[in-house]
Amino acid sequence: MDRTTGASGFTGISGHVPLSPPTLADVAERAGVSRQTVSNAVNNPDLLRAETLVRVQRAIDELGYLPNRAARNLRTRASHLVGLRLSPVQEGTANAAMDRFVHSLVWTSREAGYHVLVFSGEGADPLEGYDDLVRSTAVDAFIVTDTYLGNPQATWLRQRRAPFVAFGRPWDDPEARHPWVDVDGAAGTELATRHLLDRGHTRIAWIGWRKDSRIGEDRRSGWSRALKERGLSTTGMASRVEDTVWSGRDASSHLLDEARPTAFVCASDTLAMGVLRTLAERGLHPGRDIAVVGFDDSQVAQVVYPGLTSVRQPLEEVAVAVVRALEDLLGVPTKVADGLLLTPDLTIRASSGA
Amino acid sequence: MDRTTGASGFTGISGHVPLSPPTLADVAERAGVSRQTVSNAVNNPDLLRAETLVRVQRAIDELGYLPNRAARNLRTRASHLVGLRLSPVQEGTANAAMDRFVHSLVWTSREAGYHVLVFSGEGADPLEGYDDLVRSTAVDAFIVTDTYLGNPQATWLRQRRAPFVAFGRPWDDPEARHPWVDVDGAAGTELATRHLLDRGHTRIAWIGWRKDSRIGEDRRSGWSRALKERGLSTTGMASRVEDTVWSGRDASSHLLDEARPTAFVCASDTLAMGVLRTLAERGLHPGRDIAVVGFDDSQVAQVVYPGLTSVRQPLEEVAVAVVRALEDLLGVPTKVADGLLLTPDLTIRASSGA
DNA sequence: CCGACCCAGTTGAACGATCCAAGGCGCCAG
DNA sequence: CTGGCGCCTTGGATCGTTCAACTGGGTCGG
Repeated sequence: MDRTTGASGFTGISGHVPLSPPTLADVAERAGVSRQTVSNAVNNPDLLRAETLVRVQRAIDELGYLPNRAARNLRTRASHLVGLRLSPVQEGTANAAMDRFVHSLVWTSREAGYHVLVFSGEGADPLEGYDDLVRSTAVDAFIVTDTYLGNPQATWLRQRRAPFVAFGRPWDDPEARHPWVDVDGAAGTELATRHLLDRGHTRIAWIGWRKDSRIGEDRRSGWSRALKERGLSTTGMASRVEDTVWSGRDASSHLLDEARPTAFVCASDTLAMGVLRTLAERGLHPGRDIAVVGFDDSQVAQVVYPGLTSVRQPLEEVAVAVVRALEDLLGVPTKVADGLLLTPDLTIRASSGA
Repeated sequence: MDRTTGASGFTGISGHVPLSPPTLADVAERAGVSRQTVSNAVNNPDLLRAETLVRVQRAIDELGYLPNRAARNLRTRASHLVGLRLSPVQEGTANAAMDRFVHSLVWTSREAGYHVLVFSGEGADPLEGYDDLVRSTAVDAFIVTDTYLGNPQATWLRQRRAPFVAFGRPWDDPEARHPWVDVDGAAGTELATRHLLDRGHTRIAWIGWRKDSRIGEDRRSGWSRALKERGLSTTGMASRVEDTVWSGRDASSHLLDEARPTAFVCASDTLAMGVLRTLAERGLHPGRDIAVVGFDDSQVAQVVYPGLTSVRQPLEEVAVAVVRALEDLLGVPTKVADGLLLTPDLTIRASSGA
């Protein structure tokens, strides 16, 4: 043990900083015990006599010791890292969910002892990026966010035996056995529609996504359920378009002319912004003349005039549930539920009536 | 070499997936060479005869071998990970720069062989989070984004000898020796102001941040420089407030009453949204009656009616420069410039005149 | 009195890649 | 024949941690 560095303290207290951080052996030497005992002090404190534990702990504090990740990872065959693929930035949309989710996830993961490694799959192949990480054992598991539309990620990851938790239901595969967490979009739009019904609206239109979007159809079902519940018809009141401001503008413009709704429920804030644009062009005032509700409670909804009522996903709760599923997957098999569906709420602003 | 796993192929081609990925030794055996040769094939290909290289390469491909990160990290004392602290999500603002920057950074880093580890410093102490990562040698370097207002991160990291690159100038410390990349905010607002001057405006107001914000004052200087260049006065034309929509609303309302500007340049899109609110409340039309320019080209600017002209930071270029500085810092000391200042451009939309 | 068992530690061997030194072997030039 | 060079092998050490096996003493039941 003739390491020439590290024994002189690693914290900022002493005058100089040594080249390399202290190791288990340094701590052991200082505490007068063996390496293994120090290791136990860190990982299985109850194996030590109280007195010894104190002595080791003091040595740890004095040296500012923290286990070297690489060494620990090598031995335990785990990195305590979870991979999260960032979906491409959509310019010109109001998408804000990802941002909030990432923050919540990072925060929650840290509590559980995990760090988040982000990577991107911008290129053509959505699987690009996963491969390297799996094969080089860089992450312990993945968080997968886009499970809709027959997304191949889930299948691919299962084949590779790569553990993962999904934010999003396995729409296409009821046999799926992986853990997932999702938000009940239908409940959200139902909430929104009821809110408008309670305010006296009876002609409430829907602007959503293309029919092959499972999420879009789910959200749409909440709107139609709420209307039918009150014996109101939905025919001619729905439009399904791309998720852009201009699509929302055109769709709302058509609906206003044809179906004469007094309120709009939209599958996204982006589409709702399109509705607001139509209203502005026609000199109509959102909230007073026509009510509008969006989905996701994005920054746009928060700052736009006069404030956009929007369905807000409980992303903090999602993150907590995802991390819990992760711990279950990687640690002891407590085996909680396979899937968990959370309920969103509604942030009410002036666009649905002041 | 009696590993019972790994020799049967790791890719999804064969029927079953072995429990552990192939190692150097597996590849060596299959290619009929020694471990050392495989290692050389991966790290110093030019040491091998072309023919041998091909053989080893084929074995690598067939087994789907990738070096185990933990083992490599342990030996080379590097993780090929860079840490990025996410700044807290600001609800109710239009902040979008971080999001775009993260994406660009992740993308660029990957090209350079680095992955991005995100962590959060939500708590009271902005240094929280850094400490663990430094001491457990989890990351090779940091990307620091908030270097303004006497932020302690830079100083702290330097003391710990933790390599880092800053996105943002070391405003308070001209002696700083760390590499940094920044965007010339003043050039941006000058561009915006000139754009308005060219459109015939002469009474152009400024809404910015508190005086102790170095970034805010920098952006302000671009506005005043452009005005003075044309012999126009700035007195009574500026307001300095918090970065919220409501502050922007109040400030613009006051300025409209007192100074009668025909255009506004703002330090952020959030403030610009406040101006749009004032205009809406007064029945004024942005772009036709009063021109407005924001800063950051956020999603809000892109989707709001009738479209918000905004200064756009070249975050992709920033990311490229940051990663280059990183490589310089961690690899061979090519030693490019210490600091680099990039110029933003202006995304013109209807709010500054259709 | 003997074997089983617990306690509180210690010791040696992995984990998988990298790095280094020494050496083998075939081949060509001097 | 010798020396040198190109290309590869061999053996070993190393990074810092954790795991499995073991030690030496004490206690307990039969």
